[in-house]
Amino acid sequence: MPPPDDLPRNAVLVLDFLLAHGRPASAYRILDALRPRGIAAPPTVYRALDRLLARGLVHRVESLNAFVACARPDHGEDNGFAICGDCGRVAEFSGRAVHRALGAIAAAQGFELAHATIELAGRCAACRGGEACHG
Amino acid sequence: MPPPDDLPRNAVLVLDFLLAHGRPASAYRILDALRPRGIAAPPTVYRALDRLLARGLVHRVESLNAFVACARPDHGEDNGFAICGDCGRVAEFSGRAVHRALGAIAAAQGFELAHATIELAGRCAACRGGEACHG
DNA sequence: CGCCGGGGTGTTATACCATAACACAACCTG
DNA sequence: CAGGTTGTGTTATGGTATAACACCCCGGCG
Repeated sequence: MPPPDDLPRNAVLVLDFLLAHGRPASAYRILDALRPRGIAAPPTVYRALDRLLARGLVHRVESLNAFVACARPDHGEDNGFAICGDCGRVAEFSGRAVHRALGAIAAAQGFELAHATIELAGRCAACRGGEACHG
Repeated sequence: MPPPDDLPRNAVLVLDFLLAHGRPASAYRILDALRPRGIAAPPTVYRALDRLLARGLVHRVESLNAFVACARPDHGEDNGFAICGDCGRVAEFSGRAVHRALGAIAAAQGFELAHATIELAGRCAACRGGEACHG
């Protein structure tokens, strides 16, 4: 397991941006945001993202082709995301019950499970309740 | 609910290809395969896929950016996929237990669940057991 | 018939997502 | 210093998806 904190400069820039952003961003969105900070081309962003993904500090949201800072202190793997179609925010959950069920399904088929992607689309509580949410 | 069978020509071509293919294919892979049958440009393929997705005859595999013919006679929604990294085949499962768990998680957060994406990566039983599988 | 409308299609162009390949600098180590 | 490793910059390219517009066919209807 890698040490928690000796990230290269670019990885820090990307992570800080994603944390401040508070929701998923595409690699090119990140690139645009960090151009003023000296990042000029896609590979730079993808390399930083690769590091962060490897440490579990960032997750990829497959259904958006986007990336989001990990929101869970324990940095568990195979977490799930509830993605609000209104405000674009995602809530990350660990869903052990889900993984138990998935493990059973996989085992029943003789499938060797390496990684699970779980993404829920819908509307978050804030967007269901009021209006002020697109901030 | 739309009637089961009055698909336009191109949708039939795409669906037949996916059924024969037996595993996920990207839109451009489909395009290449159907060029001899008169399909020449991406929008034609995507339009056909849109129809098929709307009827549940085809599913999108988010983690592969690819499409696969529905393998379940009941055409249930929110099915899950077990994707073999070796042979590229996917097994589709309904996973009601998983959906019950997901529904509970969503409800606990006040999240209005519209659609669930569940994709498992790993190795299928055939690829774990023997060698002959990449056919 | 002439007109219109809608669905399906074809075509071009473009936007967005991701990586290959190569060059360079900084650093550590023997 | 030579050689390796790591991070970086840069150019070019490949893969995924859609916008915008033109066309045809066919059916309804005055």
